[in-house]
Amino acid sequence: MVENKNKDQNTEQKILEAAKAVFLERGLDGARMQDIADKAGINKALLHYYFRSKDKLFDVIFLEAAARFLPQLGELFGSDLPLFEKIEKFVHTYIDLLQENPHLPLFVLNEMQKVDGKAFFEKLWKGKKPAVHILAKQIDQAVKEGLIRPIRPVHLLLNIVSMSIFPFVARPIVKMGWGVDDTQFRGLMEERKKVVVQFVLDSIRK
Amino acid sequence: MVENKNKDQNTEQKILEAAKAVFLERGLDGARMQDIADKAGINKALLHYYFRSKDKLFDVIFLEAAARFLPQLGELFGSDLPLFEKIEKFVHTYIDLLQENPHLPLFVLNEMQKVDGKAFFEKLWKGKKPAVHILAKQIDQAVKEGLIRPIRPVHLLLNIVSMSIFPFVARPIVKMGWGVDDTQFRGLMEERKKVVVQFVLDSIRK
DNA sequence: GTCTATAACAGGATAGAC
DNA sequence: GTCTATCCTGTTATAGAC
Repeated sequence: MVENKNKDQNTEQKILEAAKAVFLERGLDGARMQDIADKAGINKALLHYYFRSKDKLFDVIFLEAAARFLPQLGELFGSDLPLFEKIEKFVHTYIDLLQENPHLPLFVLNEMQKVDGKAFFEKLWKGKKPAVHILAKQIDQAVKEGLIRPIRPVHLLLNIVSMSIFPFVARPIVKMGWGVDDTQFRGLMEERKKVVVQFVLDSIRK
Repeated sequence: MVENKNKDQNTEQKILEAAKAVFLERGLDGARMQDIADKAGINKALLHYYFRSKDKLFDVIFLEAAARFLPQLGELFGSDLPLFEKIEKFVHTYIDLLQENPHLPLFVLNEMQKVDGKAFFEKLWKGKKPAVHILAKQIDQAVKEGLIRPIRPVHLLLNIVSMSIFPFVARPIVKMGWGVDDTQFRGLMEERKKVVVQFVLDSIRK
C-alpha cells in the first residue's frame, strides 16, 4: 500500500486523465465506462478495481474540475492589489485557463446545476470560501472615494466574469455566427484579454 | 387526420410540454422517457406512438429551444434602430426571456456543443441567418463617426451578450457565492437590465 | 494488479389487447 | 388512441482465473 505506489500511480493516473477527458466532453450521463477504459488503454474491470463505481470516479473528476474553475480566485480576490490591477489579472488568468481547458466551464456549470443547493459547495471550499466580500468592499470603497462610477459590486463582478467566460461557453455559436475556425477563435479570445479589461475600465473610470 | 385534431392536440401538447421540462432540466442523455411519460400523465408506449423515438422527440424540443434562444434576434439586429436603443432593447428582451426560461441557455449551449459544426445551423436559420453583419456595420460606422470609442464589433457584441446571458448560466454559483435565494436572484437580474445597458454605454460613449 | 467472462439491471422500443 | 406486458440492447458492475 506504500511500496507499490509507483505502479498504482501510473495506472491510476492514466485512468484519471482518461476519465477527465471523457467526462468533460460528454458529461456524467453521456460518458461510457468503456470509452474511459479504452482511452486509458485498460479494461472496464480495472476501472472498478480502482474507483469502485462510475459515480465515485465522476466525483473525483468533478470536484477537481470545479476546484480549478472556481476558487482558484480566492487568493486573487483576497489579495491586496489595487482594484484596476486586480481586474486585469483576473481577466488574463481566467482567459488563459480557459484557452487551455475549453470544456471546463460548460462541464462544471452543467453538472453543477444538477446538484445545485447541495452541501457540495462546502466540500469545495473547505473553510476558505472565495474572499468575494473583500473584493466587494474594495469596490464600494473605490466608489465612495469617487475613483469609479457608482456600481454595485455584484454587478461589476458579474460583468467581468461574464465577459471572460461566456464566449468559451458559447464557442460553437460564436464560430458559426461569426464564421471563424478554431485558430481564429483562439486569436479572438487572446485579443479579449486586452479588450475586456479596457472595456471595463472605460466603463467604470471617471 | 384532420377531424381528431383536438384529441391529438391535447395529448401531443401534454407530451411536448412534459418533454420540454424534462429535457431542459436533464439534457438528452439525462432525460428518461419514463419521467416524461409520468409528467405528461400517460405511459411510455404512447410517447413512441406519437414521436417514434426518444431522439425524434428530442429533436423537436431542441430545435424549438434553439430557435427561441438564438435567432429571435435576427429582426432586432437587422432593424434600423439607432445603436444605443438597439443595445437597450437587446438586453431587456434577452433578460426577460431568460427570466421566464431559466434553463434555456445552458440546455441549448450544452446540446449544441455535441453537434457543433454540423449542418444543424442550416436547419435552424432557414435562409434568414441572424443579420449580425448589419449590426457590425452599424458599430463600425459609429466608430468612424466618432460617436463611440474604437472597438471591434465582435467584441462589443460578445460583451453585451455575455453580460446578459451568463449570470443565468452560472445561477447556482451566483446563488451560493453571493448568498441569495431565488427571489433575490430574480431581483438581481431585473436590476441588470438597467445596469448592463448603463455599463455598456458608459464604456463606449465618448 | 490485470484480464476474460458473465451477471445484473436500466431504459428504449415493440406487440397486441382493448 | 391508450394501455399492459414484454422484448432486447447497451451499460454498469462483479466473479474468478492468472
